[in-house]
Amino acid sequence: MTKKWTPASAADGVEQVLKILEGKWKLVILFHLFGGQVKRFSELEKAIPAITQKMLIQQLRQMEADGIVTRTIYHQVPPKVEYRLTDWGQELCPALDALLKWAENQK
Amino acid sequence: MTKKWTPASAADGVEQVLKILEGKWKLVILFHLFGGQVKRFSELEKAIPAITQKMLIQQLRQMEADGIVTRTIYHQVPPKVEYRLTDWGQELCPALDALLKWAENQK
DNA sequence: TCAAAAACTTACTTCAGAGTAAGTACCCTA
DNA sequence: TAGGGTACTTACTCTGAAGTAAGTTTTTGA
Repeated sequence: MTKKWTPASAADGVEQVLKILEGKWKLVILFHLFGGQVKRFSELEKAIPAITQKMLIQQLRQMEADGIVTRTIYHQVPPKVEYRLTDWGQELCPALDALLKWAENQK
Repeated sequence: MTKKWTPASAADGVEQVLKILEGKWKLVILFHLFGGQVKRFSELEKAIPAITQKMLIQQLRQMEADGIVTRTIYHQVPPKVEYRLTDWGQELCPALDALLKWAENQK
């Protein structure tokens, strides 16, 4: 059974999703974690050289709050924190693929 | 044959798409035009009461520049301008549906 | 005892996108 | 000749996301 959408409610629904993806760095982070990859804070820093620590944390925290990323803290001598996608976060992959395919289809 | 994506290039590709959808009103306009609907400027104004004329034009012009909307001008006594989606614009619909379905799937 | 590594936090500035409000061009009708 | 409808422009202000740069905590090993 599919929901009934009005133009306004559909737009609103998509906008909720876009809010999760917005933010200059979320997509890059996302694609670094797709496929079940697990990364530490410092690994993400290295993988995305242009990002500042403030931005990296800010985006990760928002993604965590949105339920697409989980944080695992290891109480160690030099601290260690790992980030990975939630199951729901992983499922974003095909939806984003659909957007990429649409873009390739431009005439 | 599918393109090979790096985290950076995939993120960039999706970002190009998001740029097309961003802008506070583009989605609402989009959903008002999905399904082959044709609307005049004043009809869109009425359909989206909160939008200002400036914003409506601004967004429509950007969507036109992005190739998802076409403008048809009728040189009439009181001017008449119609907006409709391009074929490519229509094809966005299933991709946005994928996002909506993903959102519904939240646990 | 002092530096070093990792994961943050805090304070400040900058700028583009959005909002507000008003004005313009065109031609017809009364 | 004055007003009205349609589709725009223009000039200004405001706000929030992003950038810069520096500081904080914790414990170990030299």
